[in-house]
Amino acid sequence: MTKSRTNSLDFLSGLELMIDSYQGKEQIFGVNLNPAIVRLSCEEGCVKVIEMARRLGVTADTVRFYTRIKILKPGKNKANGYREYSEKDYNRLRFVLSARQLGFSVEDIQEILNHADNKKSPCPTVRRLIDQRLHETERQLRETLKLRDRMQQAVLEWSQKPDKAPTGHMLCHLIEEFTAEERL
Amino acid sequence: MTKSRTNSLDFLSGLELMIDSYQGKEQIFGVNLNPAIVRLSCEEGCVKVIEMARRLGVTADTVRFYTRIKILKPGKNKANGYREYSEKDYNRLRFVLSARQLGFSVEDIQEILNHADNKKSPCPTVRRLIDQRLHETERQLRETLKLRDRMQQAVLEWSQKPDKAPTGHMLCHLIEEFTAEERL
DNA sequence: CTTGACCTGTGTCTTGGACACAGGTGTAAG
DNA sequence: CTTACACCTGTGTCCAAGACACAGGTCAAG
Ligand SMILES: [Zn+2]
Ligand SMILES: [Zn+2]
Ligand SMILES: [Zn+2]
Ligand SMILES: [Zn+2]
Repeated sequence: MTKSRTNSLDFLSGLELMIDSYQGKEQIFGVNLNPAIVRLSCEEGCVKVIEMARRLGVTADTVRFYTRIKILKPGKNKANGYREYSEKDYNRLRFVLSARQLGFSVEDIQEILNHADNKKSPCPTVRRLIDQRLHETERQLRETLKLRDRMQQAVLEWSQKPDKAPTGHMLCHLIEEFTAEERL
Repeated sequence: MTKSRTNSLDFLSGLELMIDSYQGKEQIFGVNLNPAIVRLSCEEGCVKVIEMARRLGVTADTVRFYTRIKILKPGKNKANGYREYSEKDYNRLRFVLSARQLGFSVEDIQEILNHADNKKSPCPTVRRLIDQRLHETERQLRETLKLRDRMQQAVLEWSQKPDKAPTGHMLCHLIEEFTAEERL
């Protein structure tokens, strides 16, 4: 039984360590991945969208999104039109999620995958892109930090001030007086 | 001359100190804001979109955007259909920009303005909203910080690693090995 | 047979504007 | 006067990375 399981789903072996958000594996194997059942609907060891999503801890919409933009190219069961995700799709999606965690944009990832699909090393592209994205992230970080400080300062100052009704040229004295101070 | 200028445009007096991105004021006054010319096209001291934008250091598109979503409600010159921005619109837009600088969303600002327009003090709303936004900004800051650290760590580790061609189950060893390590 | 869970593709929504486009207006120079 | 050019109008679309909705098809269990 274990043998026939790994027969049709051997691409899953060794992945457990890498997927910490994936729980209840045995149950899922028991319910959805019993080899007999899998064989019934699909012989090549492929899975449907929701199972693919669950294995990588994302939503089905995310899997559909990457399918829609053609990063994933699952087969199609001619009988019912259902998508069939293979080991290759699984590896691709896992890669995509890893890259997203490192701040690559989806477009970056498409570029990287283009290289890999042409058997060329994507590494130089990866190094170039992460350098760009790192600079952007640092700028973003500085901006967010400044914004937070401004907000904290405002909350602090406002704690000493009363509420006021709006006047002809002052819509909210809290906001406008704070901004006026800042400009000094 | 100075007198007649302040006659039709007195709402601008005292604003110079607050607009640091506004340059070449005298020229603009000379060219576009000569009282005689202003009187010719519009008697109430109102200005057109591009001038409004320039005074507050934003683009005309920004002014049009806030007009579109009805935060600004300029009049309309019946002769040519041009928008006419008044002192009130100027104050509103200045307020909006100040609030944006403090991290309020446009929707927040609409809510704040609703209070002010009904002569009610927007201050309680302002205090409540900035508290929310501050929490969000802090979360954002933590996330961005974590992302930056991850990216820096990746760049550091990758500097010791060679480029490699993709294999059957490894699209880019840099990204996938880094992510695998992270999970330990 | 029905129910409910799942699947499909497609379209729309999110933010805060930026940009494009088609057509009207105002003014200065040739 | 004409022409060029800068400005104006409203409207529609675009951005990122999915999330959500909808109409309709599929499948297994009770
Ligand atoms: Zn199949
Ligand atoms: Zn690589
Ligand atoms: Zn007017
Ligand atoms: Zn207030």
